[in-house]
Amino acid sequence: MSTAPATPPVRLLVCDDHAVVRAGLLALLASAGDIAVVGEASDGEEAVELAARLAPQVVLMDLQLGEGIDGVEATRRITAVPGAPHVLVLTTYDTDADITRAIGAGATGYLLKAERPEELFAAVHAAARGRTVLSPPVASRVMAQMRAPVPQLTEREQEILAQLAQGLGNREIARALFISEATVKTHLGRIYDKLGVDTRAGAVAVAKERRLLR
Amino acid sequence: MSTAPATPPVRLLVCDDHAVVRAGLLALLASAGDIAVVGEASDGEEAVELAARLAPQVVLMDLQLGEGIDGVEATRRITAVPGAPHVLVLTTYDTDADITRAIGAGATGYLLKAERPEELFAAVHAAARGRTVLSPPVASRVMAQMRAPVPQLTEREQEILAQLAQGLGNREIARALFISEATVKTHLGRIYDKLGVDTRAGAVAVAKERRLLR
DNA sequence: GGCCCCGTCAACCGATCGGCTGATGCGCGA
DNA sequence: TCGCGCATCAGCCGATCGGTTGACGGGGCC
Repeated sequence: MSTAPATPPVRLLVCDDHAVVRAGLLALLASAGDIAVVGEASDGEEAVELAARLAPQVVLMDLQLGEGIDGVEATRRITAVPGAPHVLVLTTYDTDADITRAIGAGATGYLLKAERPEELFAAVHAAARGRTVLSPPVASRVMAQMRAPVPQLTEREQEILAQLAQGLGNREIARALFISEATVKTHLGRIYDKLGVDTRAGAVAVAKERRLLR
Repeated sequence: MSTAPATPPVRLLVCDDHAVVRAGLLALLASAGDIAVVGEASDGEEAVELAARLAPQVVLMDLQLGEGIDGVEATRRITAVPGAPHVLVLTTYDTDADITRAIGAGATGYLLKAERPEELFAAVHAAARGRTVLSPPVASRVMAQMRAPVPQLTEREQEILAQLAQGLGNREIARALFISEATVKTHLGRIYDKLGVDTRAGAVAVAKERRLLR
């Protein structure tokens, strides 16, 4: 229709483990015109490899990737190298744990799949310029996080919680982690405090809900 | 390119709560040519309403729909009326509970988002002719189900389990459901048997894992 | 050096859970 | 009508859990 665009299209790499969703994203992004999908990955390892080889400006990354490394780990590896592309997370969950982990791993933006497609287009361009983009619900959570830091579980507490979620008793947890039963109970008490529960079943429920495991 | 097609395109209604995914599906399905998306819904109620009003041949339905009724309930309502469209479930999970519930609600097919896009196209056409389509993993589970029926929780047991997942104690569960503590313990024992666990935390973990709640 | 967080452990106690046996009533289908 | 599955309840017991208090050592930070 018009003359050649003033700016070349954004070079984009798409990573999502669901083929249908991936194909949908490609078809959708193609309609944007000023975005060029230069590659697609179906798992974390492939994304890391292609990010290095194709040198896109932006990587659109899902956090849940089935087998292999997850999106957070992939993001960490991609952004580790100098001159790395910006990673724009596109996922369904706006959990505190996911958000903080993704940002901690070096993500430039965090968008929800519930967002309008136009927002996605805008976010890709913003990410290409290194700008941070957050979906409104995500932004809210980040702000809330700053005001009142969510009590975060320590590494050890997460390990205890993981065992707990297997349905193990205190004695079994103690044996599994090579500590005494007393220590397990101490940790559990602190976990109850942080999660705002007072039973092990409740702790497992909250953990699964907030996606604190794995 | 060629002459008019021998068969008119399949009239399709798409239901998914994530706008980006929905837009992606629309863009993807548009490329199929012989599929005409006549409407899109972002929640269950809207899907039921549009299914009745637009009279599509096939409804492409996600099971997880955020607020309001879920995909199973929407499927049940859509297929309840005579001359109803066929419902083709398109979701990410291949859990036994989800599959059986969806089929029980009247779904014609059950496809995974991990499937290749061509399979999706083929499945839509198959569904339009009333044929049953199942993703390979789903088909396997259905067959396994037939051979060795998974111990299914009774309605009451699910209620008990739901309370358990809130972290409630036996006494509280008893009060919440207006039964005696002894009854709660009896139910719990049977739940442990069916789920293959022997602790309440383990039961909650399995329940969340197999998506037996809500 | 002092402080604080983290992880470790001990001992105690009451409350709760898990497992068991056995029993009743109800509805449904053979 | 008989049998079966489901839901309900009782009582008992040992094992376990949850809460508490107190304590010790290491590592990071000022």
